[in-house]
Formats: sequence, structure tokens, C-alpha cells
Amino acid sequence: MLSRKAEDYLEAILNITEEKGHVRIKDIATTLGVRPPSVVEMVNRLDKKDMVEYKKYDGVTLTKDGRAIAIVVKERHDIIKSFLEIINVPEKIADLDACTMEHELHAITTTQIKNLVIFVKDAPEYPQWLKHFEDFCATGEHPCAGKEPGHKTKA
Amino acid sequence: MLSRKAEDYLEAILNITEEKGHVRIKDIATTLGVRPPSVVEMVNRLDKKDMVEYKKYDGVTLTKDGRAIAIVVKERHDIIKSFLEIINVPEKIADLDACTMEHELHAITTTQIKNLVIFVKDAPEYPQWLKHFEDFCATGEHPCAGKEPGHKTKA
DNA sequence: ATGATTTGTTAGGTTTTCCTAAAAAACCTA
DNA sequence: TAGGTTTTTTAGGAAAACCTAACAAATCAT
Repeated sequence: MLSRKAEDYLEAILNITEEKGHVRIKDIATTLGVRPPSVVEMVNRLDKKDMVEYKKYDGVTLTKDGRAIAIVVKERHDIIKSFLEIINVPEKIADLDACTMEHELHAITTTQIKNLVIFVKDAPEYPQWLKHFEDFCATGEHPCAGKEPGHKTKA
Repeated sequence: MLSRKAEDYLEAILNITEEKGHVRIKDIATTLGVRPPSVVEMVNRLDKKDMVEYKKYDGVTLTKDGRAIAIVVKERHDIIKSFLEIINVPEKIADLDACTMEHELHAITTTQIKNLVIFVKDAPEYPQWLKHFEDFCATGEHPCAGKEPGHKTKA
């Protein structure tokens, strides 16, 4: 198993690869907000674990394994970010917090968040409950409170 | 600022205090799945930061500051766990993953998750959309698909 | 093509968090 | 209370991430 940080590096390498085609130590350092020597150290470790191929003074490339992990992490990131945006967390904060949550969640949890995202995005129309949720966030009142017969707190 | 781990220790100490009244090194070790020397080390550090009071061979107690932090973390934990259970993550997994998520989320994110939880729990009745979500998880089909006029993917 | 600049690497050091093994204190029980 | 058990503490060490400072390689521009 890789550490969170190792996963972060792989994800960054994937992103840079997709954006620029080839990955320099400096790019990784900038992306992750660390200094070049830290990158060299981690890249060496990832190389030892066959997650990247790395030759001194040359670029870094993901191996099949490394790429697979990077893609999984990135997908988790996107799903979590989508979920956060659904509940009206601003985009930038959603992106940041997705970075925190993208590691170490149980597969079932990720699946359920994913289900919720798809449930909302594939809905025939913009869901009523989300409109209600927005109202609720704004006013603290249930838009449909008092209209219903039963008035229990949860099932 | 405290590290995640430091927060975990404070939370554990709070929980043990509430359950047992007084906190032994061994209890913390068992709760967190670490060895006693690790606990002694951390407790010393927390003592230096005035988060706990600790006297050798005697118990550990939270200071006002330590208690305040522990309570915040625990509340976040409970909110996140509630949210996960709403989207049908099993209780034990929800509890575990809440441990991961309870640190380092932006205040806005926590607030929005909290809003969602309250929105559901305070609803006049068990929400229709959650029933639909459950159906969707089971079948992969929107219960109301095809019934609506507009058929767009999201707003 | 050589000197300056940028980029990358090495060396050495720090902090956090964990560990094992061994010593010390506290505790129980006969 | 003496002996044995449990708990706690100390000592010493390891791994993961990070850093700065200094050196080396590569690149660029005249």
C-alpha cells in the first residue's frame, strides 16, 4: 500500500503528464507546493516501488501500475468534488477538500457518494429536494414544513 | 495547530473520560491501536502544549483548550458519520471513514454536510428523494424516469 | 563555445509518529 | 509484606516527509 503522500505525487504526475506531455521535477514541486529535493526523494521511492520510471536529469513517467493508481485517485477526487458541489460547497473549496478525502475512504463509501452524484446528475430534471435543500440552507426552514400530516423527526 | 494524530488522541481521551471517568495510558493505546510508549510520547507533547494535564503513573485529563478541540472534532465526526449513514454506508464503515474525514475539512464543507444532515433529520417525514435514492442504488434506475417532461442531465 | 542561469541532485538535518526491549513503579494476592 | 503481575516509562531506533545549503548538470544566449 502507498501512503497518502505517495498517491498525491502519482496524481500530480498524471495531471502534469496530461497537461504538458512530459514531467519535470520542478513541475511536481510547484504543483504540490514542496521543494525539489523532496520531489527527488519521493520519485526515487516511487521508482523503487515500480510506480514510476525515473532517470536522473530526465523526466518522470508513470508505469502501468502507477498510472492505474493515479487514475483511481483522480476519479475519487472528481466524484468527491462533484458531491461537495452538489451540496453547495464552492468549487475551490470543494477541490481542496477533495484532496483531503480522496485517500483512505472505504470502497463502499466512495460507491455511495458516487451513487448520490449520479442520482442527482442523471435525474430527469433538477431535483426538487435540492431546491428545497438550498432554501433550507438559506432560511433554516423546510419549504414543505407544516404541509405534511406526519411530523416526526426522521424515520 | 495540532496534527491529525494529536486530534485523534484528544478525541480518544474525551471518549474514554466520558465512558470511564478516568483515563489510563493503556486505554488510549487500546482505543487507538498503538503501543503504550507511543501514547506516553504523545501525551507528553500534548501536555507541553497545554492540551492535557499529565502526571507520571497517574491519569490524563483534558484541559479547557484540549477539551474544546476534542469536542469540535467529535462533533465533526458525528456529523460526517450521520451523513454517511444517510447515503446508506453501513454504520461501522461510516464510523471508520468519519475518522478519516473528521480532520482538515474546510468549515464551509462541514457546515454544508451538517445542513444536509439536519435537512434530512428534521424533515416532516422520511424524504421521498431518499426512498428514490435507495431504489436507484438497488436498481440503477430513477424511480421517476420517463414520467417527467424535461429530460436533461442536470441543470 | 563559454559564461550565466536554471534545473536537478546530494548531503545532512528536523519533526512526527510509530516501534521493541528493558527498567521502574504500582498493584494485587497469598 | 514479599512475590508476581500488570502498567507505565525510558532508551534507542526506524520510516516518511519535509527542509536548507551546496554542488553538479543542462540549457540558453551572446
